[in-house]
Amino acid sequence: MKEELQNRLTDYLAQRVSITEEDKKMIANAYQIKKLKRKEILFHQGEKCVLEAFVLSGSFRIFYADSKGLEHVLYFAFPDWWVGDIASFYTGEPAALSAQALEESLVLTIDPKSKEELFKKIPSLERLFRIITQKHLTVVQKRLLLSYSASAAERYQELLKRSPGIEQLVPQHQIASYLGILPESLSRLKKQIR
Amino acid sequence: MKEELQNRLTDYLAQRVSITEEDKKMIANAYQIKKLKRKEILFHQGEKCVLEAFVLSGSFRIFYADSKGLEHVLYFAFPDWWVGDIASFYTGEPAALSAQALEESLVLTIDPKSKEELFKKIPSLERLFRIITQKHLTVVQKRLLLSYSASAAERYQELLKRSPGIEQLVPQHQIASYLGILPESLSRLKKQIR
DNA sequence: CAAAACACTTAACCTACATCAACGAAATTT
DNA sequence: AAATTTCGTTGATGTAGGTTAAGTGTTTTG
Repeated sequence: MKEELQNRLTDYLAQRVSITEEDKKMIANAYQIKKLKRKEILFHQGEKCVLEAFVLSGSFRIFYADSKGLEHVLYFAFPDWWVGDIASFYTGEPAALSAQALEESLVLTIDPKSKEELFKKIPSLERLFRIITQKHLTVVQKRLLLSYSASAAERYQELLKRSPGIEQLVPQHQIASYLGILPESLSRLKKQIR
Repeated sequence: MKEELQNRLTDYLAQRVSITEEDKKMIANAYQIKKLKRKEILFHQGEKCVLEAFVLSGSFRIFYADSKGLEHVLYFAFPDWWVGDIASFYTGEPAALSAQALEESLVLTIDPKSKEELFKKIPSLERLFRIITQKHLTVVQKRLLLSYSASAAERYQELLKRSPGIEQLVPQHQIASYLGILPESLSRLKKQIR
């Protein structure tokens, strides 16, 4: 059972980069299985984020609480996605973000030291994470530019196009938060589209 | 002269990661010096971006033109910064961004194949670029969240705090574009702050 | 299964920023 | 140094989305 779950990760990695059976064992040993209940917090804004998680099942919202306490969703994470606060994970500074399970979820987690060791032992892993990070960067850059150039309605349509089915997975007020608007505004906006 | 400029890059790299004299020669050979006049374009939205540039002197705006032709500044680049369209550089797809010199500028450029070769020969370089990309990602994430949670006035103050002196380097309407507002709005906003 | 918490909608009103237009001052180009 | 383009400011007016409040339906929890 436990092995089966860790195979999910090593399979994911093996599909993207060539790794030996030896590597797979090291990777499996470095990651811990963690189960979260609905609404449980994986890491908390303001505290050190000492884990990076690979989602096996379930879903998460990764969000930021502003100075007025309002929460803004940075992204949602589903199976095969990575969840973490990079800056905190690598530098030890307090996390700027929190992550919460939207439903009962299963993840594999690793701590910073173990990850450094993996990178040293398996250079192609470092390569893979460079590429993953680059992809994340281009996605966030596009969203930043869209937030400047497109209306909330356009960003909503964009989201539906890019993530069809998201409406079945995530409550509507979380989608509003992801779009950077209030639930009331999304509700109005949907009425106008109809 | 040419060597002196390439030392600027190898010094920058050597300060962040350990590289041999041998490595330095390979790196110097992989990069080309390029001089740009004021307003000259380094790469163009819609075309392949086949270069990544290290800024030696001068400054750049990296921007996106939306469907109405309005331009939005993603970031400014100054000496020791990197300029490029990552997605286009690594995948060959059309660039989502353009880069333009704001004044007479000097850069070192590399093409995708040469960079791949450098990564293969010098693994610690790949590590460095993973870390640089992570830093960029956290900066852009923060800006996306700020665009949701803070007013234009707050974002302006944030920019001044993070990049003091930017007002002397970049015309005000470019700063407005970076903040995601019109020049008229920035002008009014500054009046109110006084 | 009842009570409580949460999710979605609608409406009236408000505000930050966009839009359109005009003007003078700098900075570039010829 | 004249001509031209670019830059910053101000004013009048428009609008997307925020705010507040209320009502209903739906989940979750005890």
